[in-house]
Amino acid sequence: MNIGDVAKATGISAKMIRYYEDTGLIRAALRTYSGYRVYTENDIQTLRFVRRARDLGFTVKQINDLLTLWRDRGRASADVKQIAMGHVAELETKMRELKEMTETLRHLASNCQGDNRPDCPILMSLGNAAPDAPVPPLRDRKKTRGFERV
Amino acid sequence: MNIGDVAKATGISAKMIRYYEDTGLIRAALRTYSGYRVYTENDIQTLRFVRRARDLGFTVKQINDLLTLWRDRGRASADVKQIAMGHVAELETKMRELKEMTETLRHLASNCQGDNRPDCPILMSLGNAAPDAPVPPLRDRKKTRGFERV
DNA sequence: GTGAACCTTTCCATCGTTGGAAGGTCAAGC
DNA sequence: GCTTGACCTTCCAACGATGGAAAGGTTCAC
Repeated sequence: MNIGDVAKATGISAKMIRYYEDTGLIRAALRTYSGYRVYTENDIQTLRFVRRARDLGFTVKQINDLLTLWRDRGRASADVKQIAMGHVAELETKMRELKEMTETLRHLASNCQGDNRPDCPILMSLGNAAPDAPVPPLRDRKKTRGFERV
Repeated sequence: MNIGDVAKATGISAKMIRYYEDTGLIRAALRTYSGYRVYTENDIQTLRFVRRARDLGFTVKQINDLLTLWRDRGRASADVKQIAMGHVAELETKMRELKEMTETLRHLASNCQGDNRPDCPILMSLGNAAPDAPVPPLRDRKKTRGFERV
């Protein structure tokens, strides 16, 4: 099978398959004399594994570790579980962050009229002062050293 | 104020301040004759705005739009609200995806013994077959054109 | 006048992915 | 045999946001 067929079969683009090979995530495919990559069913299994792990949000590094365990018949399932649960913890941290953001934004937006008028609590919250507020007189600013251009 | 002071005052690294200037998110700062960037209180207000928007997960593009509205006294709050709610929708999509991932993983992990034995539903789910499964005989595979190296 | 602490620009790297350019290969139709 | 189009190859660049290092200039306090 050529790389294009494999891409269709696995849902990973040919670009990415080459990239995964470059970065060592998957083994280099055999080549025809003319240089085309040739894939076996076994390679496709591996790529499907990669695809599913990717869909679960694992990083390439984690996928690498999982692949190693997958190939290791003497593995301990505890090792697999540890990677998975570590990843779950990461995902949940990310989720908490997103949740906080959405809650804040929803709260601000709920107080925004959303009409033709400029008043908006969202902008009020983002900036304390008007953006074009007059610059304070020079004596109130820390003196700059040297002269200003422009 | 020099860039370092501004970095401290706004919580944005000097690196990022220069980057925002390069990419046009913020206006180019004035310079002293020796080339140092000089910031006014007004600039700092803008950067604080950027910082808060960034903390809420807005992309630089969205922050750009928000800044434009912020500076526009004739804005309609509806435009601001639309950006915010669009962003909320994106965040919630992301959250749903993460939630699905964690649920899948938690489910798989809950069925994993996490002991010394190799059997693991997580790996089972990722790969349908054993990675080193024997390659099917040649006649079952699509014939490759040309000869194989290696 | 010297040293520390700043500042400047430029380049490189990250992560996962996509795109393009320039060129070689293959199969099919004529 | 020749052309065409679909495939393949490598290399190079970009995204977004950030960090880092190198190599050099500036400012300030002692």
